[in-house]
Amino acid sequence: MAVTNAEIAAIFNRIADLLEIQDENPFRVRAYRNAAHMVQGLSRSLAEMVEQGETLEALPTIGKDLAAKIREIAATGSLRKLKQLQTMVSPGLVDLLKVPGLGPRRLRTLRDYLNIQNIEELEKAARQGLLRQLPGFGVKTEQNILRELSELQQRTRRFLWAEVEEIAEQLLTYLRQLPGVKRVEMAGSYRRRRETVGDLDILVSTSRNAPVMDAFVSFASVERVISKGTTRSTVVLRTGLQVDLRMVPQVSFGAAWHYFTGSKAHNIAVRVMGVQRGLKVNEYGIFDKQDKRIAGRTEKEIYAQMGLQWMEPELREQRGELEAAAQGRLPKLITENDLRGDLHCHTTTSDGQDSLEAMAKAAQQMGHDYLAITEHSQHLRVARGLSADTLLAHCDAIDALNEKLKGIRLLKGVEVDILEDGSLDMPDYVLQRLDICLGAIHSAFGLSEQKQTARVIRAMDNPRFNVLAHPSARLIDKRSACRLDMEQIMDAALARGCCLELNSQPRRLDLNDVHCRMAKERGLKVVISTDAHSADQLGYLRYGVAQARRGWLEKDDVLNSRRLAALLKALQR
DNA sequence: GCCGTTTTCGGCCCGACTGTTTTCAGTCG
Repeated sequence: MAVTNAEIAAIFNRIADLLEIQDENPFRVRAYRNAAHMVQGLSRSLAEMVEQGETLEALPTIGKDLAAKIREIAATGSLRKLKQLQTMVSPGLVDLLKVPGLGPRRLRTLRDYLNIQNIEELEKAARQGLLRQLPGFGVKTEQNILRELSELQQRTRRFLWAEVEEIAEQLLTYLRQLPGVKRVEMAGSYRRRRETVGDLDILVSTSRNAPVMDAFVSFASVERVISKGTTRSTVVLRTGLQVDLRMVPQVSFGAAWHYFTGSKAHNIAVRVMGVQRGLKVNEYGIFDKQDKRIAGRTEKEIYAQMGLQWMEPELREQRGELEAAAQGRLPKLITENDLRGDLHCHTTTSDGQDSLEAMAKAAQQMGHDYLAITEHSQHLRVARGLSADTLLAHCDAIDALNEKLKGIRLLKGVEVDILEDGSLDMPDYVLQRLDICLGAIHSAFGLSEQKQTARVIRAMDNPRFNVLAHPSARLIDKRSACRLDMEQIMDAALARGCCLELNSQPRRLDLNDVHCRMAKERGLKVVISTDAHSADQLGYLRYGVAQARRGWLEKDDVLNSRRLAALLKALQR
């Protein structure tokens, strides 16, 4: 089976961990991490590039050595270099890197003085008070390690973007009303709209010495203060979410906002561009040889110094956005306003919580031109899926309601189960009556890549099939993506006039950003839908739009940016 | 281990905070 890019990235990251523990040249370690990061964001399969004899060395961060390693992984599924390193470092030691406060130096001290090889041994030694005697350690470090160990699971957890949205807004409101505060903004992965965030980064600038830090650490939801300084403080909220706050002078706000928005890889690339121009770039601004600040008040100034257009935070992942900006070819990212309707939702007739009428009314209030009603099919018992007859009756109800509605059109649809053999869980004579047919995998998630891919393509062979809903079937942090050859599926969809959905449910966000980009590059249209199970959830569209933006999608890449007539035409295969 | 408008060798982003030191190393972002 073809090796995935994610597997290759995982191998490179593991090698970087092992090299780091061994006190290897830190730049060599970084080379592996850079390569892993690049591979993760690549919208083409490396295994396939190897198979077609393409030169991997043309990829950024990949030189002769790493190209050979990728070829070895593609051919054998593993890497001798990794196996060899694994014999030199005990596997438990790598886990210790996950303990906040423990880096490679302290790890080696632990191993060399106390022969500590894993988390259990570390905890035992800390309880016995052995760590405080080690060079560079003390009583406080020992206590910190013990506390981190007890909170390890919670602290390493990432949160869904949507889970932290409310507290992020509360923090902004709280900080903005403090006296002397000029400006407060979110930065970090939250601003870049990553599907999950590890912490919140907040920037504040004040007009005078306002006691913002004191106010911040006494915010109601704060459970513990990790650090508190004059320019930076870190707290942990009761939910386990870490929040960093930075104070920056207004003259540096743009530089700081850019810097703390990241991504890290994007920042490093920008700093390297600065170095090439003889400039120093940091969170306080851009400085020339005489250490004179020549930019920093706005992000636009920062990019302009590098000869670049300002770019949306969602693009800043070091996936070609700097090159695109240099050429003036940045995408004009889609916005929620570009969408004219929603093509996936449920009502009380299957497993939704609101009636047909309520859903229609809510969609109309959102300004939608159309809303597709797409109940489950009968194979999905837990969701009270509809039989052929019930769906036909439901169609009658939709037709009747459409007669009464003004300003919005309900589309008759279905979210039909793709059965294990690739057939659809609804007879063709029923599908024929519908405006739109979504197909989805809700069972047999564990098939081999070959079988799963064939299953989906066979489903798309049915000429009534329009949209592959939540294509990978993943649930973030709950269920991994099905093994699918996504490139093959996209090519098949394109050939058959089908689309792929970007499902906006916060735990799905499926397609992911890399897959959106992959679709765009092929000219395959994407549908951004909510899969709403209540009227409130129709608002989830904003999460899907954010993910689409991370995947560089523009208005024309998205099918439901079209008016009703054009949409209906496109649904005729 | 990568990379090149100063380079095929010698660089590789940079600052804040903590804790352990008594001027700085380690870690983090």
